[in-house]
Amino acid sequence: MSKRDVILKVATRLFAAKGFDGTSVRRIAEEADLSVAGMFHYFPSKEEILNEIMIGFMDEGYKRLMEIYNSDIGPVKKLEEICKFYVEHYAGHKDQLTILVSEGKSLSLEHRKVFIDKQRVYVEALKRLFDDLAKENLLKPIDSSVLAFIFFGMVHWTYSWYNPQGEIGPEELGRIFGEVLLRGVLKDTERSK
Amino acid sequence: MSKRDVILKVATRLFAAKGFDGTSVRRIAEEADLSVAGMFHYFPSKEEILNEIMIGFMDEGYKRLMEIYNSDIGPVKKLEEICKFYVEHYAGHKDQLTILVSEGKSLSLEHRKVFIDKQRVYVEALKRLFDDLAKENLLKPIDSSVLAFIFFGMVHWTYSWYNPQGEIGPEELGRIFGEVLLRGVLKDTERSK
DNA sequence: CCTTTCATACCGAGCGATCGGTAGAAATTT
DNA sequence: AAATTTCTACCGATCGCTCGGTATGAAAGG
Repeated sequence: MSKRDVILKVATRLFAAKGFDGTSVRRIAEEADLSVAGMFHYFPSKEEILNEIMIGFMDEGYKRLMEIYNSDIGPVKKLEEICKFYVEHYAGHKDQLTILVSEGKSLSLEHRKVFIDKQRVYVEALKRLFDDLAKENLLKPIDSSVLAFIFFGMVHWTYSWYNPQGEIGPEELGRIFGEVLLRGVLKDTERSK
Repeated sequence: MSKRDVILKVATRLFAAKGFDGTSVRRIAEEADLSVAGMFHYFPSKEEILNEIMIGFMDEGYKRLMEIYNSDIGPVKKLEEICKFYVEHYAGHKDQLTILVSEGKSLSLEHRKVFIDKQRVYVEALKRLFDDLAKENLLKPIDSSVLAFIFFGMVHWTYSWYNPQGEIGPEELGRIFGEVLLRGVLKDTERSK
């Protein structure tokens, strides 16, 4: 593992635990076994470290999202697969998820522009999927943006409570999310009431 | 409005926009039209301001949650009412919601204990409601904790996207949340497939 | 009625610590 | 020898917070 990657790894852990503003460059350098100046040899600024963490993680997720979206399965199945993927992906990268959710405000103006645009593209992709469902006349008449945000709410919020080592494994949780989103919490016999 | 309340109001706006660590006491004092020392006349520390904002907001919400929970309506209706209340409540207090979601980590150890305990009580209340639904045999066999967190995910996440002045009003959004949570996004005719 | 007392509400100045970041050189690798 | 990596030493700025006060007005005593 390169020194650069060590810095990213350490910073990811610290940013998630204490926040960007609550983490000093001295602490990052210390835990990466470097002097402060040594650390700044690899990154031009503290903010650039944050940016690289966030952009890298988003791009990773988007790539897989598109793979699922472009695969040759029905839209309902796609949504189920996407639920599963995100729960598993985020469960395996809790620190990155925490940073993604909490530290957008710490990015510089330019980086934040890119960040927000990537978020927008994410939401667009989900909206498109819901629009596909609507085209096949499977969907209730609900605004697809709202549906996309409901999805992201459910999934992103796992950062605050979910323990993948607990009773409910990531795959199981992904299945539950898909089920609740598609068909709700009520039993079949009660749905139409 | 007392000077104390002005400080709380200013701090709420700043903490939500820049984060606790990203907001200086100088800035709070300046915007509250006070010297730094003058501000510390009303609060023993910066952290105490944050604590008061968070605790106050949580207690307010919990009070109303219990009113609905203890009211004399069926559990399905209760859940619908709770969805509506929270969306409206949070839509009217976006800064407080942002702080609640983002700044738990900035509390002192003692305050954080209380904060986490209040969160636990919130989740317990929602779990109880889902357990009530299960007792009436209305619910799919899904862990009630997971359902509570799905609810909070949907609702809390509004902090990141929802504009109450937009096309979809708070009451409408609350209704959508209730519908999706209870019955899912699929049309009735497609549910059992 | 007038004065003394006393608590509340503030403020200017500045404390020690820490912040993000850098200059310049030594050490190491190629 | 050249390039890369890493260091020590330090910068100016800002951090949260506190000190020793002052202004004001209400209560208490004469």
